[in-house]
Amino acid sequence: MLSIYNTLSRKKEEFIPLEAGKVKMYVCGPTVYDLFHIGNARSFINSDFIRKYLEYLGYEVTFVMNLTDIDDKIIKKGLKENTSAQLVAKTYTDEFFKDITTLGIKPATIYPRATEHIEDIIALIQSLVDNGTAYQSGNDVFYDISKFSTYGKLSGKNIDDLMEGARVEVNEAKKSPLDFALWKGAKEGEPFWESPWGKGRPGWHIECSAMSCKHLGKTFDIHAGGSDLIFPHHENEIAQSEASTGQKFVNYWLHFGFLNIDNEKMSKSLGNFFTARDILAKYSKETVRFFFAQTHYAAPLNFTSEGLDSSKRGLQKVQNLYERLLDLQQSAVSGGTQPDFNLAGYYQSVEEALNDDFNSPRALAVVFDFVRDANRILNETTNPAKEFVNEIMSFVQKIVIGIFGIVQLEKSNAADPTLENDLIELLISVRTQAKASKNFQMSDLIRDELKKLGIILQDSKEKTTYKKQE
RNA sequence: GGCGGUGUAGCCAAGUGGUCAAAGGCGAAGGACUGCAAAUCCUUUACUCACCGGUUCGAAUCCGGUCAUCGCCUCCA
Repeated sequence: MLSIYNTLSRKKEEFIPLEAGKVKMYVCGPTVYDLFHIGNARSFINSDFIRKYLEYLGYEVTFVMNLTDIDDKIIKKGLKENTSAQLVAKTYTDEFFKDITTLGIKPATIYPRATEHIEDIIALIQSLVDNGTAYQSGNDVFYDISKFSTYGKLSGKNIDDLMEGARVEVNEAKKSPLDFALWKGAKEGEPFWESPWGKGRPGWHIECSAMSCKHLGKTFDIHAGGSDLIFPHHENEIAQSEASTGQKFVNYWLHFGFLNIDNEKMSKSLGNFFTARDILAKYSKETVRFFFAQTHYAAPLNFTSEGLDSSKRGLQKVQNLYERLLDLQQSAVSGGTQPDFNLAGYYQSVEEALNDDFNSPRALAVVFDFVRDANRILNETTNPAKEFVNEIMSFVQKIVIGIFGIVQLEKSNAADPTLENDLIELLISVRTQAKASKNFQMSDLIRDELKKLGIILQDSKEKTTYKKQE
C-alpha cells in the first residue's frame, strides 16, 4: 500500500487513484527564460523518480509538465538581449530539453506550453468572470479572493494574516492587495493576444489551472512542485480551478524540499548560483541523482561539493557490482551453481520503503545491503549459474537503474577494439609475463604509469582487468 | 509579526512509543584475499538522538517550554 504525504491535509494518506491502475500527475515546470539551476534539477529528478516508481508499481502514469513560455521574466530578458520574447522562450525551451535528457529524465507524457493554450486560458478566465469570481479592471482581470471562502487551505494561511503581512501595494486597480492577475493588459511593445478584455497575456497562475484541466481533467491525482510554490501559486491554482469547476482540483499535493548551497539560499548576488549544466560538467547524472535520492524528497537539502564527492565514491560500489555482473553474464553458463539468495526480500524491502511516502534513503540502504550480499555470494560461489546472475542483474535493472537511474550503462572499459584499448591489452600481457617471472618492479611500473593515465588495473586470480577513470 | 521545515556519529542521512545499546553512504581503524596494490568481503567506529521539564511500565519518537537554523508570507523548484 502506497502512502503519500499530502500538503493539503498535512498527513500521510493512503494513495487511491481516481481510476484504478492509472495516475494523473502534474508537475510545475520551468519558466523558460534561462538555463535551469540545480534546485530545479532536484525537483525534476524527484518528480521523475516518483513517476518511475509509480510505473514500477504498475500504474499507467499520465505525467504532465508545463512550460511557461510567456512571462514577465521572458519579456524582460528579450528586451535586455534585444531580441523577442518568443525567441528567448524558444532558446531556453530547447536548452531545457537538452538538460532534461542529460539528467536521464524520462520525457513527460506531454509538455503543454502556455502560448499554445491561450484559448483555454481565456475560456477559464471567462468562466470566472461570468460567475463573479473574477473582475476586470482596466485591461487587467483579477481574481477576487474574497469570493473563494477556503482561500488559504493549502498553505495554512488565513486572509486576515495575509492582509497584515501584505506589502503596501500601489495597485489601485485591485479590490484587495491579495487579488492576483489572471490576465495582464499589454503594455507598449509587449507581446499580446486578443481577448474579451483587450490585448494582453495570461497571468502565471492561471496557465497551470487551464493546462492541467485540459490534459488531466477537472480533478486529478497528484500535483507536485517546489515547496516555495505552495503559496501563492498552488493556493491560487486551487482557487481558480475549484471556483470554475465546482469540483475538487487535486487529491494529493506533494512538495519538494528546498535546496540550499553551503547553507545559504542560492542566488546570483551571493555568487552561489549553479545551473544544472555547471554541476553536470563535473559530476555524472548518476552521481547527482544518487546525491538527491539520499535525502527524502520533502526534506531541505544542503548542496555541497563534499556531499557530491561522497556520493560519487559511494556509488562506485554499485557501479562495480553492475560491471561484475555484466562480465559474469558473459562467462556464466546454465547449469552452474544456484546459491540460496533471498532476492524477493530485497524487492519487498525496497517497496516497503518507497511505499512509505517515497522514502528513497531507506530504499537505497536496502540497495547497499543488496550490493554487499550479492558480492559476498558471488565471492563464495565458484561457478554461478547464468540464471542466477541474470536474476541478480534484473534487480539492478528494475530497481537501481529503472527507478533511481544511478548506474552508468556503458562500461568504463568500452570493449571496442580501438588502438588505445589494444595497447592497454598489450601492456597488460607484458605485465602478466613480468609478474609470472616475478619481475615486480616492471609490473608495478606498468601499473603505476597506466594509473597516471587514468587507467586502473585490477588483478584477479584468472586475469587482469582495467577500467578508465572519469 | 503569521505560517511551515529542520536540529540524530568527523560529514551526509533513515528511524516518529518497546524488536533502537539507533539503518545506509562517505571518512577513519584493524583483518581476510594479493608478490604489493586495486576491487571485494569481515570487524570496529552514537550507552546516545539540540536543551530543559512532563506523560508513560517504556520516548530519538508523544506533550509543554527554550535555543539554533532554513524557508514562505513579493517573482522563485
